[in-house]
Amino acid sequence: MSNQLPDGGECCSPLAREPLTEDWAGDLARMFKALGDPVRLRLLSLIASHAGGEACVCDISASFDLSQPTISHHLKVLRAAGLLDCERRGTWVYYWVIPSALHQLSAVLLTEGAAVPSPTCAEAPA
Amino acid sequence: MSNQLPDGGECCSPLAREPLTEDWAGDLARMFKALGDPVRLRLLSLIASHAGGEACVCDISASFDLSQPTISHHLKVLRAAGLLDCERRGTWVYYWVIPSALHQLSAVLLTEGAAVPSPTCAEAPA
DNA sequence: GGCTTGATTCGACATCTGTCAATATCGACA
DNA sequence: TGTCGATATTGACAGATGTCGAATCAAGCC
Repeated sequence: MSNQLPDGGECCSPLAREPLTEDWAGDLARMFKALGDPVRLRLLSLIASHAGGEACVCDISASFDLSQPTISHHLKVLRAAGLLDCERRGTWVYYWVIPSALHQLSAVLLTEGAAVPSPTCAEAPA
Repeated sequence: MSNQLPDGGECCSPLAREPLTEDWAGDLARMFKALGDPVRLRLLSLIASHAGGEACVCDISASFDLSQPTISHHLKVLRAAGLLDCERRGTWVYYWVIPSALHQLSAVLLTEGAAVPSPTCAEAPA
């Protein structure tokens, strides 16, 4: 599980700058795949938007029509992908997102090279 | 295929601002799932980084150890997800990325709410 | 210690996915 | 028109994935 960036300075090189290496593509794909499920996306969003940036399983599982083992499974997938972390506090287990991981994925998708016009969702460049 | 943003002003609301709706999560998940394969990520990257921002299948398929139908399948998945578009020009078919789609995904992942410490993917392992 | 509640793990199952070989389609060009 | 090269589609199949119920583990409480 090497969520680490490729050694050296090419941190967060966007997709469009140069072809991804196989290793780097594998790491990224593992993270994107974790995001490739509506339940997991909603889980991530619920946790990220929860007060304090963290939430316990009991808080979030109520928002889904799924069994608790299923929620637990999805949380595990997100955690294995390096997108979440968790900690047990007494009876409850709290989860929070790892911002640097999301940030890394976000940066990869910025296709600066590819003449992004400024279309529908023009996140005004900060 | 509604890759469109939800109607109204909530364009590109990041994950952390508020919980994703089911519909919105479904749309996003479809796109992220398409990115959740190393082959497809490399395809996308090869195309995006190719001269002119577009490439024909014959250009890119040589970079893979996969059969031609498999490459074609992955390209179809990326296209169905709204990440690529293509056009036939004589004998060859050219593909290019749709920057606004990548941009949209990138924006969603920006967890402004979640106290991202220091941008550049600094691993900053706590 | 024995319950109760919250969460994970296990085992099973149907479905989805990635891959290939074979075949079909589309354009160019003799 | 027929053939050829470039892509796409089809059909099949092994392996991965999402889901559940049952069992298990962890911590607090009687």
